[in-house]
Amino acid sequence: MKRKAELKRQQIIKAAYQAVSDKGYESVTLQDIADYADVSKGVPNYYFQNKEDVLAHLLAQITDRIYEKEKLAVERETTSANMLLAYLNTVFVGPKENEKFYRVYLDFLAQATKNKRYREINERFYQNCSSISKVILEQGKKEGAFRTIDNEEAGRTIRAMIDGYMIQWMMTGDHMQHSAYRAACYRSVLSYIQN
Amino acid sequence: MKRKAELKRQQIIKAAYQAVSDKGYESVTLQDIADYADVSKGVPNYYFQNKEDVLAHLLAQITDRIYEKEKLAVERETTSANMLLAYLNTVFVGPKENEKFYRVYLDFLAQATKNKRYREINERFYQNCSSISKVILEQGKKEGAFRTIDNEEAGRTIRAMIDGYMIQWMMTGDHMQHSAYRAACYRSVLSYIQN
Amino acid sequence: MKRKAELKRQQIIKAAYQAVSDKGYESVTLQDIADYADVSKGVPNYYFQNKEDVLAHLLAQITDRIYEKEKLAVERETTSANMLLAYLNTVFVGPKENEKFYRVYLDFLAQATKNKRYREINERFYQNCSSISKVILEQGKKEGAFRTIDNEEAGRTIRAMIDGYMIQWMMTGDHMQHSAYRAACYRSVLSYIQN
Amino acid sequence: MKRKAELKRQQIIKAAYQAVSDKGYESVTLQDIADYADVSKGVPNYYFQNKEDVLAHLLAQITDRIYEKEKLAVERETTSANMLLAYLNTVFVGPKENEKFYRVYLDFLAQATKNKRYREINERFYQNCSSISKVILEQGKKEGAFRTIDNEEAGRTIRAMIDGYMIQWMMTGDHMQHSAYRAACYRSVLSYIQN
DNA sequence: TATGAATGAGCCTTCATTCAT
DNA sequence: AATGAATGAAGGCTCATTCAT
Repeated sequence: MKRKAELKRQQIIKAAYQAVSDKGYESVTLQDIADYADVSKGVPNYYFQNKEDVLAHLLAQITDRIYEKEKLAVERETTSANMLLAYLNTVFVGPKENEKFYRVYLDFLAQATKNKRYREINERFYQNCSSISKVILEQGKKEGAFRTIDNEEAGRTIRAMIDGYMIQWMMTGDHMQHSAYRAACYRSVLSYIQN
Repeated sequence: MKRKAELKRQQIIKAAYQAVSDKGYESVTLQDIADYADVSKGVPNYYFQNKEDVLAHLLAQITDRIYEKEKLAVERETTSANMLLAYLNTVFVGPKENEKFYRVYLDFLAQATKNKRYREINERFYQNCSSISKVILEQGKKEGAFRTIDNEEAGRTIRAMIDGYMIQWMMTGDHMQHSAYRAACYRSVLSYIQN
Repeated sequence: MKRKAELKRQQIIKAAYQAVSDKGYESVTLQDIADYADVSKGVPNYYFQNKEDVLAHLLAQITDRIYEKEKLAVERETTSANMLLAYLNTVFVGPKENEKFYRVYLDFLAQATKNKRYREINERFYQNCSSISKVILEQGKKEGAFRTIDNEEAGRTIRAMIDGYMIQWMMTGDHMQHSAYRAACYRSVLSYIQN
Repeated sequence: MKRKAELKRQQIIKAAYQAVSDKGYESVTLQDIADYADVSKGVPNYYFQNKEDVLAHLLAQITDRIYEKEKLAVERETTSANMLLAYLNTVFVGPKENEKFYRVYLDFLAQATKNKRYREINERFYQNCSSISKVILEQGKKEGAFRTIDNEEAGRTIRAMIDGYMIQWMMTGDHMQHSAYRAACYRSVLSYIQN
């Protein structure tokens, strides 16, 4: 049955997520992934072409899931202020989740400089993030809360602030400072887009 | 003689820079580094404790050098506007240099999430970047060109924008767009710090 | 029902023949064989003890079939000259078939040096070939066309010439030269057995 | 020093010869070869590009050495009869050596059907064997001992007889019959080339 | 000071075989 | 009777590190 195979693939990707987060993109072995998934060594190779294939699916999945969550969170709000808050609260969801994701995401960004497939997956993520920003910005302009601004460029700037702040937070290695970085990022975005 | 040894270490670090930029942090081998340095295989191990030691010295050196250049460029200017321009022009020095540096730097950031030594080296880099931002911001406030703003936080925000924009540029894989990203980053920083 | 099982075994052996010819004795996998037979992966293991068992049956079958054909061809003729011609024309049946067979047969000969079962199967093939030669030689002697000669030894010599020439033809890798090698082999055999 | 490296390569090739003879071309592992050479696992890969490279050098070496020996043996004789005897005595040097060589050689012939590099090495061997036959045949014709015959074709026929007989002897698996097969091969060649 | 031969751990991958369904 | 998921052993290869020279 197809369904069962899909479940297995999910199980392996989930295990790979944890494994890469713990050990790093290049350090992680297929044995690690198999161990985390509680399956035997050959299984990841049975469900995926090779190691890179596992990891590419992992990248695609986590970026997609993050986008879905962010989109949902923003759609629930009506005012631009709440939308932005919801967006950043979803991005900065919590120290544990953020650490896990950004450990993996940073690894992928580093790899992406030499790997076209990863760049393409990331490109889609960027597009999705941009579409979220656009919704917020349009609403803000409609309300007169935000200054006139190019959606494209503002989307990039917001993305830059988020990634930049998140990296800086990661480099502190301190979970306690998570909320402070979230707040600072929020203030900075607001300063940037407000009139 | 100490001097000669130091020269050799420099030679190896320089070779490592090129090697890591070409092959990536995890893919690079000591053999690669030795080849780029035109020395025999045992030399890197002779002058450094091990592979990681070579790479840590590399990270420390390139971040230091970048800071020196940026500092110098900003010090040459007198107005906040020119200072900021000089800063960003030095950061976005050119597609070739930026690609080389950010390939390596991204690799290090990815590693740093699991390597304290790298985090510490990066922390010093952050401090240095912050000190540059501070000089510019103070001057801008003195001129009344910038709004009242927390230096610490603004420094982080500027750093975030720089890294964030640079990563996005890297992901395009397109050297031609370098100046467009530099300009966008400049506009964004300005929007953020101006009143 | 027994009959159905036998058909399935035939199907698998036939597929194995093509598979081994294409991929080589050691490179071929049970998955390959299953694919060529258009059955699922477990089937070869279901109808045969293991991989070697499949291949041993394959060797037995192809050598038997070749013998049958050669025997039939020779029996159709009445003069020793025609018999020999018929024999060699059947052996050198054509570049495509010969390549397919000798690829597999050479693999088996190579294996046979370490595998008794294969040696035994080949021994039977040798006996059969010898019996064909014997028929031709006896007829030739009766006609006074061939010199007095030990059937046993002449049979071996003819077999040696056939295999030897076929190997040399295989090593040319050139289908076009097939008929030249057949002619040369024929001339050589004739020179050897004629007075 | 270059000399030492060459000795090491010889040591590995020699070990590979024994290993392939014992285990077979495809079954043999680099670990086997390392073990036979009494070196560590990585050494064969240090001195050769990969496994195939080791084996190709092995094939080239053993065929070259055999040719040298045969050539030398034939050159020592003056009459065509003695030359032929010397040739075949050198070819059928003894059961132990012949078994070792033909186990490996048969493996290579089997591989050669799919491997161009092996075919080329074997082609050179064929050329060399042909040149030996030519010397003998010319001498025989000069003496009037052999019939008029095409050197090229006769060379192929002799090679075919040698390989064919040797294979048949190998298939007996019986060292005792070695001299009988040698004698039979000699008689057959003689019958073929004599008037 | 420098070399590069040698080591051996560890990785990815393949694949025969088993077995629950 | 047949499937194909799962296992795990084994192989080729890479490479950091060591060490005799």
